[in-house]
Amino acid sequence: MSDIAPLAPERAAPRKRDAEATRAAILAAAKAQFGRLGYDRAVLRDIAAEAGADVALIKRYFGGKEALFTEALRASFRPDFVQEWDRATFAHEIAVMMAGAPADDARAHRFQFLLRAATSPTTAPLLNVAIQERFLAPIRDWLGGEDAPARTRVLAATFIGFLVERLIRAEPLTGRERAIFIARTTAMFESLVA
Amino acid sequence: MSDIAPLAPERAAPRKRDAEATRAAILAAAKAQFGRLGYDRAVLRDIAAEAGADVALIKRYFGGKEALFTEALRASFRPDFVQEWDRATFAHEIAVMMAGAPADDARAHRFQFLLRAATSPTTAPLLNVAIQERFLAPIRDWLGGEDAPARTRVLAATFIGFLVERLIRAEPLTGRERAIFIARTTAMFESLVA
DNA sequence: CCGGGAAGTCAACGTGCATTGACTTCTCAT
DNA sequence: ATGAGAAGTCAATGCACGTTGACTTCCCGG
Repeated sequence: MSDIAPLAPERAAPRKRDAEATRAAILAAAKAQFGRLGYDRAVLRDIAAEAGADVALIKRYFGGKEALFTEALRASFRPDFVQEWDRATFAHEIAVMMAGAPADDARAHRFQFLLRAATSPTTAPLLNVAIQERFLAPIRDWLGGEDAPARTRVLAATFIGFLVERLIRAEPLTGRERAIFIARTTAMFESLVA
Repeated sequence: MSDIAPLAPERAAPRKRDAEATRAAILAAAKAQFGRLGYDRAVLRDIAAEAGADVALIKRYFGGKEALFTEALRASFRPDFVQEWDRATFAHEIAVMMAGAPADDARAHRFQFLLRAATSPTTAPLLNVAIQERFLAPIRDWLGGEDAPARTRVLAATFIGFLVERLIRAEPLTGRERAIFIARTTAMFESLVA
C-alpha cells in the first residue's frame, strides 16, 4: 500500500528495436506468467511489463490474449523430454523431482502450465490433441511393446498425479517422510515399466 | 464457450420465502458452476440465476465469492468415502471407476471441482487445509502404520493422477486396452497399500 | 388486523482488464 | 541526409463482474 514506487530499475540495456527479440521476450514472459497464474489471472499488462514491452505490442505480434496463450502453449511442449529418461534411473529421478518443491526446476513450470491448461474447461480442448501427440505418444514409444497404449495411460496418469500433488503440497518433504516417499515412488515407477 | 446457458427452466414452484432453502439452492448451484467452470470463470450472477435467487443474497448468506467458494468446497468433500474402501476390493473398484467416462458417476463431478480448485493458484491455498483434513487424513488413518504419512502422499498423488487422466481422456477405453488398464491399475493400487 | 423484521429485488458504482487506434521515435536504404 | 515504414508508446473506450445499499414484499406473532 504505502510502498513507494520502486523507482525505475532502469533496464540495463534499453534493447535495440528488434521485433524478433521483443516477440520472443513477450512469449517467454507469457509462458512464465500463464504457468504461474493460469490463463484467467494472468494479465497482459504484466506480461508486457515483464518483457519490457508495451501491451499494444502483444496485439501487434500475437493478436490477443487467447492467441498468445495458444502460442505459449505450443512453445511449452518439449516432445523429446521422454528421450532423456534412462530406464535404469528415471524412476529415482522422478521420485526425487517430485519430492522437491515446485519451483525447484524449470521442467516443473512447463508441466504446471500444461496442467493448468488441461484442467481449465476453456483451454482443455486446445490441449487434448497436443497432449495425445506430444506427451502420450512419446511415452508410448518409449515403453514399447504390445500393451503400450494402456500402460502409457497408467504411467502418464501416475506421473500427472505426482505433479499435482507437488503443486498442492504446502510444506516441503523432509527427513524420514521424504525418504520413504522417494523409496516408494521409485519402486512404483519402476514397476510401471516392468 | 458461452453456448451453454442452461436457461432457467422456470421455477415450477415460486418457492416460499425460506432462507434455508435458498441458501441451499445457491450452494448447490455454486458447486455445479464452480465445478464446471472453475473459480475465475464462474459468475455470481449465473450462480444466483441457477438457484433462482438474486445476487445480493449471495452476499447476505455467504459474504462474497471467495467465501461461497470455500463453503462449496467444504460441502464437496465426503470425508467418509475412504471408509467405504474394502482392502480386498478397493483397488479393483478404483481401477474400474477410473476406466469409465468422467460423466459416469456423480463422484466424478465433485472431484472435478476439487481438481480445478487444486490447480488454480488462487484457490489452491484454500484447498490445502481441506485436503489435509478431509482427504489425506482419512487415507492416512486407513493406511495406518509407521510410515503412513509418506505412503499417504504417494497413494493420494496416484489417485489424483487418475482422476486427471480420466478428466482429460478424449475417447473411452474399450476392449483389450481397457482390460490391461484395469489390470495394471489394480495391481498398482494394491501394491500401494502393501 | 397490523407492524416489524426477515427475505428478496433493483439499480447503481467501481474496478480491473483486454482491446484499439492514433501518435511518436527510431532505423536503415537510398 | 532524409523520409518512409517499422517498432514502440500513450491514453481512451468499453465491457464484465463483484460489491453494495436502498427499496419492496412477504410472513408471522401479538
